[in-house]
Amino acid sequence: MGEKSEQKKEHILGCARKVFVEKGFRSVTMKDIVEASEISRGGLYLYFSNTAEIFLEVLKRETEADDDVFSVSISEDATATDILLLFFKEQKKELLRRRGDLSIATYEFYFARGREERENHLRDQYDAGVRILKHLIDQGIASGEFYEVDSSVFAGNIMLVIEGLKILSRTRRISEKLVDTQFAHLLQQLCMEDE
Amino acid sequence: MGEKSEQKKEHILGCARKVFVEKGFRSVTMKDIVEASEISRGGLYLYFSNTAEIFLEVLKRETEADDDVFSVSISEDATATDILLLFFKEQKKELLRRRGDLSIATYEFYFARGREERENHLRDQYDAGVRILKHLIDQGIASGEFYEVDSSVFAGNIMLVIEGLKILSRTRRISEKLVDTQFAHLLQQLCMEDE
Amino acid sequence: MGEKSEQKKEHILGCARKVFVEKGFRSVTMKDIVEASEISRGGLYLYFSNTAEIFLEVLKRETEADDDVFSVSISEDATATDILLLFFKEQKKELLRRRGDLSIATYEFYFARGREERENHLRDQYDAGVRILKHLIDQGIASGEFYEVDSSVFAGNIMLVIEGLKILSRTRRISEKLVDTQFAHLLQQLCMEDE
Amino acid sequence: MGEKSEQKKEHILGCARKVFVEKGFRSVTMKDIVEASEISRGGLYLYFSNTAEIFLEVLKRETEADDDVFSVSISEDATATDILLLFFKEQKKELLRRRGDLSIATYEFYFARGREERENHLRDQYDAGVRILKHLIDQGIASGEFYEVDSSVFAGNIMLVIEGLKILSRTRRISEKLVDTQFAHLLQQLCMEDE
DNA sequence: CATGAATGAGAGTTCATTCAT
DNA sequence: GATGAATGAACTCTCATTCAT
Repeated sequence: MGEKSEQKKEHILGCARKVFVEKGFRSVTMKDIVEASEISRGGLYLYFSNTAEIFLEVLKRETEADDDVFSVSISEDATATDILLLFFKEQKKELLRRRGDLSIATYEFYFARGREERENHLRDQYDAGVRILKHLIDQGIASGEFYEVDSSVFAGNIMLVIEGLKILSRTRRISEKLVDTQFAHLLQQLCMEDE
Repeated sequence: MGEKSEQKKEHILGCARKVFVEKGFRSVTMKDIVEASEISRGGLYLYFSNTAEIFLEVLKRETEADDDVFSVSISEDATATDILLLFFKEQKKELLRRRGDLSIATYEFYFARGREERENHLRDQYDAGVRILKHLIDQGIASGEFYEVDSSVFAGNIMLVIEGLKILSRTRRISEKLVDTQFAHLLQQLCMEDE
Repeated sequence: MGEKSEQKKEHILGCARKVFVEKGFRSVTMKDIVEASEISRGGLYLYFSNTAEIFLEVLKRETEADDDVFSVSISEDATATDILLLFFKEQKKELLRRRGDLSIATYEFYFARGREERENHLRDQYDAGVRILKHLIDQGIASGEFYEVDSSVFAGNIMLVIEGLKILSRTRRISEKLVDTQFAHLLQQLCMEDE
Repeated sequence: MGEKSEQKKEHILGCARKVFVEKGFRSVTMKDIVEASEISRGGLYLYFSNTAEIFLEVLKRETEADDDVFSVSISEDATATDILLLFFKEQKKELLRRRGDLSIATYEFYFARGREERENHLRDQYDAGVRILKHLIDQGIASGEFYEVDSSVFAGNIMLVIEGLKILSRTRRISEKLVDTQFAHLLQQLCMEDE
């Protein structure tokens, strides 16, 4: 039962995710999710009692998956510069993607809830990004690849630029060139020898 | 008549603004605005036919007011550095403000509409910011205050950081220190002699 | 004033007629007529207090105009057959006309009111038609053109067929051929020598 | 479930029919039907989404029932004249009925819709009447009961007279005598020996 | 556990009608 | 007389949520 239950829950979350990607958070109704998951109206309420609850679950799974992205496919002997370039490349791909992404829904969700919320994946994600970048920059400095910047501040700066680009990209069209230029700008301030 | 009509319209927009500040865009109903402006149900429809129309009008007035902010209270003999500092100070005030601001509503509005929208105040505001900053940086370089950076890229960079801070601040609490540190970081890259 | 007042009333009725032709009776609102006649909302109420009142006035003027149609352009020495043919020709034109006619509005009006109504233009028009046709048939019989039918019944029969065709034509498309065939059928029963 | 659902649907249609008989089509609101069927506001929308949809469904059931009328209670050895008389008797009953009939609603419905509508029960009913009458007249001619008229035209003629009487009866009061006289007139033209 | 019919609250919108100017 | 802004009633339609089966 617990087995089957769990399976059904996952099914609902999978379908709900599609709906959130499509419509953001605010305009999604329980009805939308019922229809998308082809489950009964009452059935859905057995597992979740509102869209916020569902969204948080979706987001949780999302974040778990995301963590991999960061660490994946980095060869043993990669330099800090290599990793940073890879990171920017990933980010660029994300930024230019037209669809299939939960960012708008996530923003809408946290706009709707207060800022005070204890659980805040948006914050967690940002903080995690800063932490990892700081570590990377420290490595780069240690290896002599990067200038001796304040790694904490610089990491924050990078994440803010990415955050800015993200909101821009969700709010209007942005050019690939803009992303390239800004990332190059960041690299230049950091790397002793730019690519 | 037109006089009085115009007055009433302004009254509605004023009340609607409060509602948008309070509740964002998506969850605001015509009824909310009717109640806030103490007007009759049908009365509102005499002036506006949906919340989007009202919001755009509110935003228009906002932007008009905003333009002043940039140009106001700059003394004749202010240096580029002075102006930049003033600009950061203004932005900081905005960023740390807890209430009374339309940014969440604006984001929600442009999330709800497509990215393709011709009229896009969010974009216009960003573009205007870049333009003005670029001009300022060029001046600073000419006067020898600033390093010879690519003014266009740097202006974009500043706006993106601000944009990033803005979304952070609307999405969780941010510390005054974060803003200070980041602005200092930007200044340091630009100004030959930091304060 | 009375002069000017009368003029304004006529103006309203003219505009209202167009609206009734366009939209029938039921769906016409005071607002429609206000807009069509470019008069003020309150102004309209000075002259009429609802659409039924307006429609009756429109209809009255219509009927007055219609009476002419019957008597118009009949030369002195026209035979009963000539006149009947002319009558059918007129009716055919009316029946096949696509637009510009009040019949639907009139039906809707009398559907909406009870059947008991004292004033009933639809009835008056039908009765007038019967009366005139009866007189014509009597003439035709007297002149030896027509068979000796019961003129009253036959006149009624003709008007009913026309009435039937009218409702058909307003309710679906009808072919010219149907009208021709039926009119020919009527003539054949009446005239000793068909055309 | 489907069972019960179907039952409820029938219940709604039954109540709706009463409303349409009472008020015609145009002035009937969803609310009227909600109240008549003592169902919840939202409940009605579970089954139908507007009055037109409901009306068409009512009409469909009506037409199905009507078909019987034509064919019912005709004994094996009935002559064409017998059947025609029976037909006229049925029609007369319909025409003189004061209440309980959908004709006004039906007219209003097809006035409101365009003439171009593919589905058109009014047309179908008329066409069916013509077809059946033509067949009957052919039989009568074959058996020597009727004159050798053009059965197609004559059938059309009968239906038009009935149509004319119908619209008259819905639009004002009509006398039983009028119906009798007109039907007698039709019979006289057709039957070699009138009753 | 699961279903989906049923409910009712509430948003949107349109108009007839009034009334101060 | 004339205007048109303002009101509020009435209707349409959609959903979250419940509950009998």
